[in-house]
Amino acid sequence: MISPVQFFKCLSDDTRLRCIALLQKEGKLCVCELTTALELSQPKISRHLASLRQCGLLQASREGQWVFYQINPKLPDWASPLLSNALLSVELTDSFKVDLHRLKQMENRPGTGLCC
Amino acid sequence: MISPVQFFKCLSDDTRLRCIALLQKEGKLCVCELTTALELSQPKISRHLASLRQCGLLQASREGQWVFYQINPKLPDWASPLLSNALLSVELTDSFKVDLHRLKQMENRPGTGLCC
DNA sequence: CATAAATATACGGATAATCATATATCAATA
DNA sequence: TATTGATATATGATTATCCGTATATTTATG
Repeated sequence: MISPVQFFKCLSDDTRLRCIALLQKEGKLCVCELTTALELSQPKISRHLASLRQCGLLQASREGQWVFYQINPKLPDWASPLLSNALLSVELTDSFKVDLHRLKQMENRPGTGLCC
Repeated sequence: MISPVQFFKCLSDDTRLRCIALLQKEGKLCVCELTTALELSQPKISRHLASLRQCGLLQASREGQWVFYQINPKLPDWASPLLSNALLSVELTDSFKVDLHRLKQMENRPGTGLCC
């Protein structure tokens, strides 16, 4: 089970925090959506998502060629309100607004019925 | 003004988190109280307190030979509820309980009327 | 089965964090 | 002013973190 320090370590990197905030806001996102939204390299995003999954903060599920990430629904009781409050703080930042905008603008997003 | 990432960086170290939790719980504590409570070296405690002060998370005030630290009362609006939730999570840990116990047991604490 | 798209991992290198130890600063007091 | 207690800082070494690049893996599809 994740400890408070480990939990805060997860939130203490810009890339990870932006991913977590988007996931908290949007529910489920695949790697390519996060890559587009944050305008960062795919390996960089993948690496951070992997570390967040190993900490137990995120959950991954493959759907065809895509891997979707979401906040782990079985977090300890103290963690969920912390994540909610963290989201509130990140939502105020410019970079979050830009990330969210780029996500909404993204074309050919998987899971939107455009594929298959 | 402190950013969310910077804020979480402050909480992402064991020593800093334990100091912050004690300060959040007790209000004002001097360096020697924290040193005793956490059973760590004085320079280590001082270094972490200095970094937390530079981030704007803590405030320092000298009273005679002692320097008392407390949570900065002028934190941004989003930060205070985050700190409260952080405290709730840390209070559950064994190390926090031990720290608090050692603090309560400490003799000759300054500011208790025993000195001067 | 060959290819392409999506994702994950491995490898070095660069930067940052942390620490123990020694020493400096500051305030009180003899 | 010399000393003591409390706190801060400097130094060098160690370790952890983060990154770009290259490559491997997995899945779908022609």
